Amino acid sequence: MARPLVPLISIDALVTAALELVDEAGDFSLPKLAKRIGVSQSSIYNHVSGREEILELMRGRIISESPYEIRGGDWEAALRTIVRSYRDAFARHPRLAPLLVLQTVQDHQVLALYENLAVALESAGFRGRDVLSAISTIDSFALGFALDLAAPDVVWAPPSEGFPALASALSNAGPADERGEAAFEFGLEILIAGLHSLLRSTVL
Amino acid sequence: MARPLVPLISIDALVTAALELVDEAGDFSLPKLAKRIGVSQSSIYNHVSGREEILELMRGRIISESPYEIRGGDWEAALRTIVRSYRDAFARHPRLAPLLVLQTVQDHQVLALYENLAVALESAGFRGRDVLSAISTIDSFALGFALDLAAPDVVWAPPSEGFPALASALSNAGPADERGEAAFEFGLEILIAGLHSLLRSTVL
DNA sequence: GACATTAAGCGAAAGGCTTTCGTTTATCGT
DNA sequence: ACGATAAACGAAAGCCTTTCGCTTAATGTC
Repeated sequence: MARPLVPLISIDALVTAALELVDEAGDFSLPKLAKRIGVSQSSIYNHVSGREEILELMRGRIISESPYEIRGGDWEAALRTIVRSYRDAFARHPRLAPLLVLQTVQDHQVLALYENLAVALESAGFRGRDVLSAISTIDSFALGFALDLAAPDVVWAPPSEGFPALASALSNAGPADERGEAAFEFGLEILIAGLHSLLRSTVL
Repeated sequence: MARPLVPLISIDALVTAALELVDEAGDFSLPKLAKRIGVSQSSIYNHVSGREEILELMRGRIISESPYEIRGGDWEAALRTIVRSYRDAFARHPRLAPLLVLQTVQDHQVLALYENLAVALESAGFRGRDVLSAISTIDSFALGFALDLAAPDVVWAPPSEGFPALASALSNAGPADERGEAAFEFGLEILIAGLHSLLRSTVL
């Protein structure tokens, strides 16, 4: 086929289809992506540089789909808002998270998110390299919880004997999504409380 | 070739070679693994079920290489010990972490680690579903920092303009490994302080 | 001791994947 | 008018994982 009158492929449609594949199957490949939008594999390379760029585009897409607004409020509220927004983005597409950990962040929206984090932490009173340490810590939390969303319902499946404390903890858990939600809120509280505590001990 | 007098392949050597490949190249494949131990690809399937099992074996190996001991001490010390040990395991093989996030944990050693975590948290005073929430939080934290070790030296590369707070934070950072170490210790303090704080507020 | 079964190597090949290349033809700019 | 660019295609190269059938040494059974 020659060049069509209107392009058959748009980057938007490409990303949408790729995201659908990831949501359904936990992964995507160019042959499957091409089949879904009714196009040949090789045509895709006329629009993006390759698989990696598609992944990065998906990162940008889901972050954009989860907008947040920081108005006024104190640093604590800002921090909660940012972390929740980040987590919500991955909650909508849980299986995307594992595919993104191998790649460097380049997306502008995500950088802006970290900028907002840095501002909030400075206004909280953190200085010097503590700002970056705090960002790294928050990042680890957020990424870890995003990955948790992609985990199977039963994350740890201990044999029936030999792990009593773990088994007991698991027996107290409700359904998987509820457990994940409770754990995230719990973790966020710990994070905030820990930051407060560190601020107190360094300021004094 | 027929069956040799002594097996050419041992699982130990297999895992060692695979780990070397991951350390060197950030990934491994069966052809490369076979070449390294001087054997054909297909022979490997006489010893393991496939790629996934090799990954799981590597997980077990690095955890075993980073033994820890919990004697006496309070829950706080136990928690520090466990998390440090986990992180040290991945610090020795940073590039393995991203390869493991897609897989469920089955390794016995790792399950034992979580069991110890559950015991420590119960002795701290956490009850019911809070135990699992705390485990998830600690898990997110540890996994996030393990992944951080595999990240490129410059994790965030903001353009020279538009992200002043982030740029300033980055300018205060020393060399990459030092930054990672500082951030981990910082995060561990936050985690511990946050847990203390939550204990206080629920017990009162 | 003879003999069937298992273990552990091999090569070949199937079927996936990403990416590159050459070809075709419509559109756009000069 | 016409050359350059854009956007499709098919074919193929070169990875990858896994399966299959073939060979032969070791092991266990009658």
